[in-house]
Amino acid sequence: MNVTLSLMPAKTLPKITTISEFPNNPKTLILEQCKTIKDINQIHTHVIKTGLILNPSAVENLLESTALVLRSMDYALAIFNQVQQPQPEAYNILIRGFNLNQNPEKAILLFKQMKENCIEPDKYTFSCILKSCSILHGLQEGKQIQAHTMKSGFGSSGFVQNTLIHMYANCGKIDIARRVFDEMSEREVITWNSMFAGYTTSSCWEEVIKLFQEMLKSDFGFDVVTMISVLTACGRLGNLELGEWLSDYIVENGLTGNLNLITSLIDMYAKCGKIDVARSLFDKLPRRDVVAWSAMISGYSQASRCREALDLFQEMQRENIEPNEITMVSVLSSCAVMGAFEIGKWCHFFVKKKRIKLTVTLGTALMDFYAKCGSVENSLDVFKKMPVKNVLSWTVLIQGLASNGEGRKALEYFSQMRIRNIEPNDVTFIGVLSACSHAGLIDEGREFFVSMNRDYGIDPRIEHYGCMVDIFARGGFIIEAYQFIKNMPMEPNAVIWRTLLASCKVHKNVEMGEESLRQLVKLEPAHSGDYILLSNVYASVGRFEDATKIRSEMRQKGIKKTPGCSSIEIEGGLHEFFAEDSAHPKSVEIYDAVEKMMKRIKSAGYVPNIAEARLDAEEDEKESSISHHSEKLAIAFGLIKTSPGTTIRITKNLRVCSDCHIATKTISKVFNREIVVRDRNRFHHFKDGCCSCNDYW
DNA sequence: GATCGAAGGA
Repeated sequence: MNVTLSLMPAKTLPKITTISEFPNNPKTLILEQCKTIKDINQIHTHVIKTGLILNPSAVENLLESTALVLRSMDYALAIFNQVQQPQPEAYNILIRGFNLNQNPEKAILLFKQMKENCIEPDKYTFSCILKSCSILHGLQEGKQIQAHTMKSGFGSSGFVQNTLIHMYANCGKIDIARRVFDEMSEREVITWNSMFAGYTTSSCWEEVIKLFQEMLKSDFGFDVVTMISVLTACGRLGNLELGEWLSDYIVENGLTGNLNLITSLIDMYAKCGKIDVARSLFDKLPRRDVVAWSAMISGYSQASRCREALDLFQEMQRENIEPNEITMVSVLSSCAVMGAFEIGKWCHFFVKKKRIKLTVTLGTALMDFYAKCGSVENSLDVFKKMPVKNVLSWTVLIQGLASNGEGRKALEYFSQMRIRNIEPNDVTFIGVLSACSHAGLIDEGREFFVSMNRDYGIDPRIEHYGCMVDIFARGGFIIEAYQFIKNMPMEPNAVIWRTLLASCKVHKNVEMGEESLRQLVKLEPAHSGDYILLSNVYASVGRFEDATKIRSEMRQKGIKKTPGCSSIEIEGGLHEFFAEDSAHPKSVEIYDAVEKMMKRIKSAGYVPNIAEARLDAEEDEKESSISHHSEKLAIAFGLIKTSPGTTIRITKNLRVCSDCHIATKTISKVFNREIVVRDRNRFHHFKDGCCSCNDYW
């Protein structure tokens, strides 16, 4: 047979001149040259015309190109259906193709069809079909296949057992996976790697390390895949020692050219707190894919170096690397922490524009971002649009509603969550309890606290006790809160006492305030905020002398206020200010803008009640001469007391609104709509007072 | 042909 391939376009298949070459080296030729269905179609026509359709190897190569390279399962099935007696190899290719195309159900159907047609599966078939079960999380199906492998005599095949480990681990049965591993008489590196992968999917990081040590002891050589698994575990556990050992191994063995390996190394260093080492590795990479960028960005984000995370994201875009949903999760999480509302909104727009898949994780990150920036409506909107939601999404929603002053609505969603059979976890209850606290629902709070253990088997942690103290104290039941602390099964920490102390100011309870500070001094003697809080308790009942005394006591003890860092976002630009920092290029501009705004607000006939704020401001000016403008502005507004980590967001609308005839509306509405103040991780909305912290202005 | 990398909430 010596037929010229006249149907082949010369540019796609330049090397093929005669069909006689085709069966000899079909794989490389077809796999490498076929770029489109049209190419396949041409070869397919020839295979039929020339009778090669009867040649199993030619058909298999054609199927491989169609199902595995071009991933066109419809076309692959069409070819397959023309074959009169398909061999197991042909079935295997189709099964693999269905797995690759995330269609394991069809793979299983094909396997059944194979049995009906009395075609005996081989070890590869079992391996492929176990993978289908693994993707489907079909434990029962997997077990049936395992029984089948035993009967067919393939039970001891390495291929089968490796996938079996993977299948059991993916179905959450890590113990059975380990049993398969332990019972294997001969292990290969892949076997060990399958077990590492199993532990990785189950987040059993310690087990990865233990198994790796076993591997080293048994003098078994490891490979790049092993190192990637172990490095991931080192990152999760903060095991820098082993991580560095592997790092040295990689350098000594000249493996630094492997991008995947170095990406794991970057991730490990970042998670172990060596973010700058991670960065220098990242900078040295000759080529960076989206995973490498994402690893570095998430490294900064998790190290709370959010500014650098956002800067790197910008750089990534300049390099024209397309971010994926995972990149966006880290970027949005950084925006949430920084309160970078405009940047985060842009990210949301970007996600929609690029049709980046709204996964549960991405959706939840978006929700969290909106909630933390005070835009709970947008957070809810994202939640409603999410195709898949999990306990984390519901928790973020409840938490977001609660911290934005919508406690009752948060509890309604908690009921919804229960109706839909989503099992709440310990963190969900923190949201639920803080919702009760914000809504002033003391009895409900008490009931939820009991219920979390009684009905859900969740032991309350110190954070849950803290929420209860907050519920009692905020509701004005200071004594009950104190009794509750005294009856706690664990030692109260500073946060608990601080919660009580903060409420003492609102409810003007000097005695409990003093007791709280006594306890606080034992736990954290140098925490400046606690002294300020007690001083405010005194001031709240008019004992200004005592207030001053506390502050001078603080000075005598040499306790300094933490330098404040604030940020202002104006039209998408984020400006950070530290105490004593007057050098920010935008500071004068911002100050001027807000001055003007103040004038307009005043000329609209509104005089803010800033007496208390002014008192504090003068105190602070004397004590630590805080000079950064953002905090001054906040003080001027009477919105907040100076405290580190404050974000004041001045949106574009605020300026517009002072110009756009909104002056007829009450100024509190303008404030409510336009100004949101974030103090650390708590959001403050100002209606008549702040619904988060009971502060009135 | 079986194994591997980055990810959200308090």
